[in-house]
Amino acid sequence: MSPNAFLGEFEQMVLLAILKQGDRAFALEVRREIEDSADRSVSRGAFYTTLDRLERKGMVEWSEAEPSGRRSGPLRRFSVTPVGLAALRASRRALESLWSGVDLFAEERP
Amino acid sequence: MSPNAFLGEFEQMVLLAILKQGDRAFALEVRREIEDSADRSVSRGAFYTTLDRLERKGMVEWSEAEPSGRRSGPLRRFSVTPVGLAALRASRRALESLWSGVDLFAEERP
DNA sequence: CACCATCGTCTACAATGTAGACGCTACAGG
DNA sequence: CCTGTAGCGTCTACATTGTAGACGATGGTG
Repeated sequence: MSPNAFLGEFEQMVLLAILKQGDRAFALEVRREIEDSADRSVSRGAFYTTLDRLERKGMVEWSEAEPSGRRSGPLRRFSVTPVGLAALRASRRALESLWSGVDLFAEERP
Repeated sequence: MSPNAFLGEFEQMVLLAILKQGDRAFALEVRREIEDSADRSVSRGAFYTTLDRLERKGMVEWSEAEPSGRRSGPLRRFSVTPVGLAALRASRRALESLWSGVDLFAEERP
């Protein structure tokens, strides 16, 4: 709604993972990136649902890529839009501002 | 459910804000910290609901503090538990790993 | 041709985010 | 004393986001 609507954590991860893949990423690559970084599994449902919602908000877009000899049907390549980039920056700024001054590892004494 | 359940973004902010306030924080201070850092308003409802859920997950705890001459009734002081600290660290690690290598400001050309 | 694998869609439900109405206690003014 | 005002926390209700798994389509393989 508002221009600075916040991103959910998983939305952030998806956006970031696309960016890391070079901004013309294949689904499998993106999914893998998230799983590696966050060390957890990402179901297809969770992944595509989030992508759809991000698209409806104008933060990602995609294009079909002909499989050209590959297996299966339509392959997509995903990109983050300027709107998505802006949202990412806003989220990061907010969290970083809170993180600054907090030394999480200093508290590590049970 | 799983030991490394992820925190929502707002939950993260609340936890971090308590920590920043010195781990024995008053509600008003915490709320203010978030509003300042994230540059948005935080309603009482949103705030306390999140605190309750965090408590149910064992990530924050609180104690009453006598107002001793102050106004109003029971005042609470909030602290983040070791469980909360661990969750914070996990979230941070995941996001940071995704952020690394992505230069958000380099993409800033419309 | 039957069968398997991969990619994306859809449905459904759980968890989180958020607002605002309520109720209580204390203090200020009349 | 009674009433108004204000701060703190509770509760209800609903919107948004997170997540899984069933389903369907397409192309390759034996």
